[in-house]
Amino acid sequence: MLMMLPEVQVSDIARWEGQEVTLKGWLYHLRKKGRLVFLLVRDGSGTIQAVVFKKEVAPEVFDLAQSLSQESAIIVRGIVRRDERAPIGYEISVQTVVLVHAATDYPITPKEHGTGFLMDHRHLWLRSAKQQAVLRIRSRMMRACQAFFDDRGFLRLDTPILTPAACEGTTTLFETPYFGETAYLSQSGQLYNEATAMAFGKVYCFGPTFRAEKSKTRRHLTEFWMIEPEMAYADLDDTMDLAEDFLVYLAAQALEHCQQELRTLDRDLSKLEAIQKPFPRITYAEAVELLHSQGHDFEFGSDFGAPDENAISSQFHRPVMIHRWPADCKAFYMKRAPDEPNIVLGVDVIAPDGYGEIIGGGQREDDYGTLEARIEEHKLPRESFEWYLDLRRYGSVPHAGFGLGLERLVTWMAGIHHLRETIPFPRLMDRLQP
RNA sequence: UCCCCUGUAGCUCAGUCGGUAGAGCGAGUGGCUGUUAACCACUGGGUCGGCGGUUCAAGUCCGUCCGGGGGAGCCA
Repeated sequence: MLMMLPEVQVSDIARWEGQEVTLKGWLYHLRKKGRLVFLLVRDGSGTIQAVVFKKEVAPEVFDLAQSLSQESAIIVRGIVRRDERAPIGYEISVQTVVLVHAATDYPITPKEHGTGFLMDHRHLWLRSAKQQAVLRIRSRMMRACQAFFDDRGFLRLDTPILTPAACEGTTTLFETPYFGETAYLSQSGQLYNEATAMAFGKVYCFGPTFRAEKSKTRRHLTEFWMIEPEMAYADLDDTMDLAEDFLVYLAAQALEHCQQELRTLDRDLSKLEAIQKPFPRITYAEAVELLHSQGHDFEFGSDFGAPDENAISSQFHRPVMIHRWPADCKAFYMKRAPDEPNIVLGVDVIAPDGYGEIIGGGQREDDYGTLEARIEEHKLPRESFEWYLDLRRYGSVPHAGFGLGLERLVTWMAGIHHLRETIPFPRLMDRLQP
């Protein structure tokens, strides 16, 4: 008989007001009050309080309800009732409870826990309200990322994860044996994107990226997701325009679709509402001047560290675009400025409030001879880049693009402190488990 | 790789001057008809990270190894 009732989800419980329903889920929390038991039931779509009155149910049902342990799998049958006191506005008046599986000694209690403990129990931590909110935002942002580019005529063409050589030479790569050769896990899809862009015009890839750098900060994962658009017949300004539209769109999507989640996380919505065009665009030289004018000690020509980035971004309430960088601090494929040979047409987008670099990109070198010289300068294995040089042999055009780090985006949108919570199973320098 | 902090009950922590360990929460039992991290009472729960050293005596002091957290550099 139980199965004859409509099976409902907490997320659309309002539709079922006054009706008798079945809800399948897990016990998030339980509070007893004599002849009354409150079951907080989590079904993956949300959490609702189910109320069990002793006089309204069979004695064995009340005994069961009273003795349920945290995270036990249960099926609840009852009537959906509107209630002012409920956080989501509705409750279920329970008629029957079925125990599917009894959990014993669930390690994550409603009290405080340290990060190390929670990370060791990441597979269970995912069930907590805050983690659910963050990961729902992640899912929405992934969807929005794809929609944005799909709607603008970009073709999603994913690039390989197993690659024969370093894309950017400088960064450390993960190695893996490959039938007698060595393969490397991709640190960027960009070089391959340039090939598909020359074939399809506007493309993007979206997938995991690997960096074997020993970075131990709240902004680094060894495995993270990156979305990288690339456009043929485009320059630095086109890329900055695109990045700007993109971030404005993403913030709007978060505000439109993640209200509940952002509220769970106590996110200051005005911070997201402030992400509007135009973003300030300053050159590297202007950024250095800004640092100097604030009394910061900074040597022209080096890259900005986290404190420098924060000092710059704190001057603006919107993401700030820093463009035209010294060639020495950027990758070999960056296009040189026609007027200044030591400057490259790259751009970094720094998010406000210390969330740091969220986008990096720019225009690519499209001249065969110049690129060839750069490959030599950087002591890169020429053979591995022959195919890349081919793109400059056959119909080379100005082209540009960028990469956005998904986890950094979600950290920023959700307003949380550490990006390890924005991916279901984070891979960090010192953590491979679970 | 470097710098700082830390390791005591299932969890979060306290533990003074070196004298064999405590609290809150969780768990168990009982009570309570509106709780929101409920509350009240009782009960059980410890290789004080490992190894070595100093000492009559080490959670406490010293050495070393291991684990955890935070930060830097580099990057998205």
